[in-house]
Amino acid sequence: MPDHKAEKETMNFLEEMIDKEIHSGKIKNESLLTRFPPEPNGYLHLGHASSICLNFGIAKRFGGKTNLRFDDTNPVTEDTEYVDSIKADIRWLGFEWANEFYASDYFETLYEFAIKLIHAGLAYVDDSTAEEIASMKGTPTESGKNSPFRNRSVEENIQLFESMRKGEFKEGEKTLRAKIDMAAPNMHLRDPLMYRIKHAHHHRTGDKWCIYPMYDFAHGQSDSIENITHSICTLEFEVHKPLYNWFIEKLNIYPSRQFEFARRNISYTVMSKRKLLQLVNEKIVDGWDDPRMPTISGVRRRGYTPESIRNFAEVAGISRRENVTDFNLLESCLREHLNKIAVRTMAVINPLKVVLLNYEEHKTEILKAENNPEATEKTYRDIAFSREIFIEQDDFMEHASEGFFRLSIGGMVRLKHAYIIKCENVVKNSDGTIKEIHCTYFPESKSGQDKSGIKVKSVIHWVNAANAVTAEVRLYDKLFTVEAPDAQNEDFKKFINPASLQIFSNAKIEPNMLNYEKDERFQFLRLGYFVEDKYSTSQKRIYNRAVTLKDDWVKEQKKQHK
RNA sequence: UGUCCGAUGGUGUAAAGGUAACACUGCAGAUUUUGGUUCUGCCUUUCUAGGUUCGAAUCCUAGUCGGACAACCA
Repeated sequence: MPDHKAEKETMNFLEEMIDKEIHSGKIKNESLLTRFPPEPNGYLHLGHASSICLNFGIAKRFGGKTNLRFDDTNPVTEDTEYVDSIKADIRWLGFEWANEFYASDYFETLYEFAIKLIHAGLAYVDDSTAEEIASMKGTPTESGKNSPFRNRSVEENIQLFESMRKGEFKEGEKTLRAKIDMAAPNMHLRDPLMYRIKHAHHHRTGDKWCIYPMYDFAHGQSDSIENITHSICTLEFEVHKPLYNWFIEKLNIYPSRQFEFARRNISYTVMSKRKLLQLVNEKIVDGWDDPRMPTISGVRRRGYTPESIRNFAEVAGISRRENVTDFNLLESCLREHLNKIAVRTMAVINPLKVVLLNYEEHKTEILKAENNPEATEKTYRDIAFSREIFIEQDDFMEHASEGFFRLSIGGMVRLKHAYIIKCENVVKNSDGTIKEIHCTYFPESKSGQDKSGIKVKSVIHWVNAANAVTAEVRLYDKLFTVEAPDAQNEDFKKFINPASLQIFSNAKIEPNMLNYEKDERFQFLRLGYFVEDKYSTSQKRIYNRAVTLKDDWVKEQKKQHK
């Protein structure tokens, strides 16, 4: 299917720059190569989705390619579980990489690069402890001090570095550092660490290595090895750029170039792997794919579509300024897509039994219901109608308040696809709660052939009692109660919304819904868009609400309560 | 009191020295057998001060405010 959004007319600042480079002949379309470089230590989130859309989008737009490269240089935190989830998420978003690489593929080359720098007198083995190195580093406003080991001979450095590789030292005992300038105003140039000792098992290289390169000594060189033309990363790496370029220059290897953009933040959520991991580990949510999580697997389980997320990335755009994008924009993108594709069905979350006093007992008639009024080709389904039905508790008030258009004693509403009914009286339990309501229906008001002449203010959804299927429905709200949980001075977990999940286990749904595939998107009429949860079974159906419908009545009520 | 980066409606982004616009949000209305969709209208914008120019959101200078950088993380 053609992606209409691909033909957008404006370019973001990176696309504009690349467009110029192509027009000036600086680079060729087919050599344009970007990369998406996740570290396999967590699940991808919506910020990564933006980056994925950016990197793959640029390559696609200009006829280039994109590599997937796992930045797996820290064996302590990384795992294949994450590798698998990351690949699944990228594919689900609709992208396919040209090559799948790992920074660990380059460990041998990187080691040779290090030897080369030692020979050039540009790297040395340091015996200082982590604390000593930190204290000699100085501060942003004070220059650092040279390490006492800075002037070891090339031979000694080579021999020591080889011993490091052989595992002759304990963790933390020695490091390899670049010899640059301890007085550099940019802290990253003050003899940055290139290698550290870690006697740890790596998810790919196993126990082959006990020294691992640092990000700065792995990332740029990996880009260079792959001939990446544009290495796009987030703003916090900007200060690393001089170092990125320094290694490439001193090693005299392919000059990949780094460009930065501002990470995507979204209101009412957090977008840091560390914090998301905390929510998972402390069981505040049901794993990385909890439908309230801003992870790709979370929004997928919630019912988001890849199209809606790609569109969100497109509409939100990119820039170099700090931002907090309105959560509404995300939901708006979802609604826009789901409105087009979702199958309309009727489901009642909080059932209230209605008995139609003047409807013949044991009679069932079959009504026709449109599956999607937005579809160009209309399709219909059959639904049963009889004397006893369920309506939503919220659609009934004994005495209507101002602005309440739904059912109340003596009032009338239309049942969608069916008849107009009038509420005659309420039957209560001994404790005063409502047991059921008694109504009458108007036989001549049948949907599509209404001759009753009655005008009602409202149409409500319902489910036929006799063949209704009981299901569980899960409604979600924002995970946090404040716009920027990150930006508060207190622990972000203090702002968790205690009502972010509501479970309704006695919902009634149309039996028709059992005929659809598991990833079908539904619109429960007037309630929102839903998808089956991963735990849903044929014995127990579970539906997640992806997003509500826009609801002016809810808005009105909120205003009245203020 | 170092280096670097940034500043356009409530939010996110456009406008390549020539009428500040688009989307989301909000508000008002029309249509509607979903209080949905659709449609119409409205609210609201270039951080400050100088300078260059016929003309500045855009270029220059200074200031203000915000962010990043002192992990053997990426």
